[in-house]
Amino acid sequence: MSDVAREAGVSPMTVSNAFKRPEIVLPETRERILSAARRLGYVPNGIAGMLASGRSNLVAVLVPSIRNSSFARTIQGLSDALSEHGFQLLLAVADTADSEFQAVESVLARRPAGIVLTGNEHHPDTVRLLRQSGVPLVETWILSEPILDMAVGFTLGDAAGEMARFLVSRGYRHIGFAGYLPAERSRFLERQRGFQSALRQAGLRDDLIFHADETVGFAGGRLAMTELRAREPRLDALFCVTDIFAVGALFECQRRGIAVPRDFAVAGYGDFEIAAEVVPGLTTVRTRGYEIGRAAASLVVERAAGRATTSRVDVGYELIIRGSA
Amino acid sequence: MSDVAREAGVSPMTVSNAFKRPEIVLPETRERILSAARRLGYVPNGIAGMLASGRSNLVAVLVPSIRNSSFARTIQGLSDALSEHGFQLLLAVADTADSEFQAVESVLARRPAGIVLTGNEHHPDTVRLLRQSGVPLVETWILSEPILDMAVGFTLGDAAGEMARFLVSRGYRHIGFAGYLPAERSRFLERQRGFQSALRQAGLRDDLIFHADETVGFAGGRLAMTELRAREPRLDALFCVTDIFAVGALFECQRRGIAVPRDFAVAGYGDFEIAAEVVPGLTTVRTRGYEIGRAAASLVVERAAGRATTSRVDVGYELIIRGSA
DNA sequence: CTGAAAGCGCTTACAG
DNA sequence: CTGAAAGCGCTTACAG
Repeated sequence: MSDVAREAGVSPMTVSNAFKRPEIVLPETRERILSAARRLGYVPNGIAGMLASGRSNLVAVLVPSIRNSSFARTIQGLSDALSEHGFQLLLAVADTADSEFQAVESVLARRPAGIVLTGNEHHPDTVRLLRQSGVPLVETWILSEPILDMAVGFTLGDAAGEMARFLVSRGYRHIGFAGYLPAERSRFLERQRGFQSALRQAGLRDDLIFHADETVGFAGGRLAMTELRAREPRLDALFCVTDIFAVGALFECQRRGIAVPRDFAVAGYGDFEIAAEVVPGLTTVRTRGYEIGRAAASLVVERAAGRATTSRVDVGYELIIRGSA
Repeated sequence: MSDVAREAGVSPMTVSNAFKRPEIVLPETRERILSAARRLGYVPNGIAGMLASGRSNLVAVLVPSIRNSSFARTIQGLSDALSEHGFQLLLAVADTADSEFQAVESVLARRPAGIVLTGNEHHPDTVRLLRQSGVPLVETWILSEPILDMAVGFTLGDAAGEMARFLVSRGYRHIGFAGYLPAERSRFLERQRGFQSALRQAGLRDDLIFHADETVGFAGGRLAMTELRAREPRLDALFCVTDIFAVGALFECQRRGIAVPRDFAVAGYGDFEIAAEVVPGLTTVRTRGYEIGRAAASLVVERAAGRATTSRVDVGYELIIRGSA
């Protein structure tokens, strides 16, 4: 910067002003500075700027996985919204309590303007670290307490309950559920509870539950069908916690020659791109991962700008009825 | 840090040493410092550290899209390898020349230890900026010149040619190609050229080419089938530049009642998870996106450590033969 | 509208 | 093994 100042014949702080507050610098001075900067190939050192100003234009996002379409959408939404506001995105993939703690620790060293987390279950040590940092926090994909600071999501259980009622309305009576492990995680459990209570209200069996590890993909649907049909031969529908399981279940029906939706219904969660393309089309809960990302970005940006904001955003969901149920 | 120093009764620089070079500090002094730090909830300010040391543990990655499984794998590989070395990942999604330039500019302000790019085609302005920054650069998913600095990938054309020869060997004679737009982009063109030259060598028609926008998903396969079958009713195979198109083509066959692989073959590129699950299983080129990410991370980390490294890494590919061809 | 001075929180030689 | 001093490249009040 001092090189630019010398080249333009002004002081360093006028150079700084020409970049940060152009309106307070005479147009001709500004022009001289900008052209000097261009000539020298000057790229401002943001590190120094942040240290001096105490402001940061970095937002960190912690996701359990990036391969999951839902989180990929959230990241895309964050990335789009943040770049519109001149913020950058620090990505940390952390799938265990330990790695989450480590990620938070190293992220905090960068003094980000905000941290976007997935879910509301974090190790007490992580929570302590997060809290005392004073950094704005957004938890995503969940809207139930405890919420650390701000949250963007929707009511997971409502969506699952609505889908269960829909399946019942279509005449299915032995409905299974394929969920994720660890089943106690609230992000997963809420869906299961919503499903079960809807079935109970309909006077139906609510214990046809199967759990697969989050690392399992399409195979989850196949495994669920095998196990649940063994437990209940009359099984006539399967609601999956993710479209991936659901599509896997559809493939399995195809292999076994089970007619969908006549003899068996499959419903998913997510409305990933494949849901509209698979044959038959997948009935599913459309979630708004992209909007979650954008909303989370907004909350952080608003907070960084010192503006008061809401701290809860419900992006909603939608039942999408296709051919599979 | 000065608080910690006071609390532990030492100077700030001993605190710094206790963290960065623990071996030169007396064990008992170190212990006193660490416990003081813990007591005060001290989190080192990495920003200040970077400014003072001129070293950065940040690596930026620029991808055209995060929804694409290939890039998601690369990012996962980068993330895993970088966190093992204490580096962090700055993610920028840029799908146009303009946004790439902007992303590079803002990334450079952070003085990263390296920048990982996708492909080898960048706007001249971007190249200039990149070059004069002196930051280590890794281009991924490509191994052909011009390469700015380092590259990790495999020979795209070889893989496509090999698949074309395989289809020919199975007896298919009117083989179409479904590629991405803009077709001139070398990352796309190399595959097409490899495919075409293999067909020509087999004495077959090489002009059954269809292009779809990169934003098109499964629909790409459907569109390719419709258009190419209109142009050549005897079309009996389709090689797709991505498994997504290929699976879309399989779904389309299912809808139209075309028997795969008896009457029609479909081959993909990527070996995404769905390739093994769809019915019939998809014959495809397995690429190593995760390894590309890990290798790119290694190159940057080695360079940051001042160690000499190779500047080209070929991670290879593999033909995976399943039921679709 | 422009500038001299202090300071952000570390690290880096260099002494002791 | 420990510390006083200078400096990384900016920004922030505060003068002029």
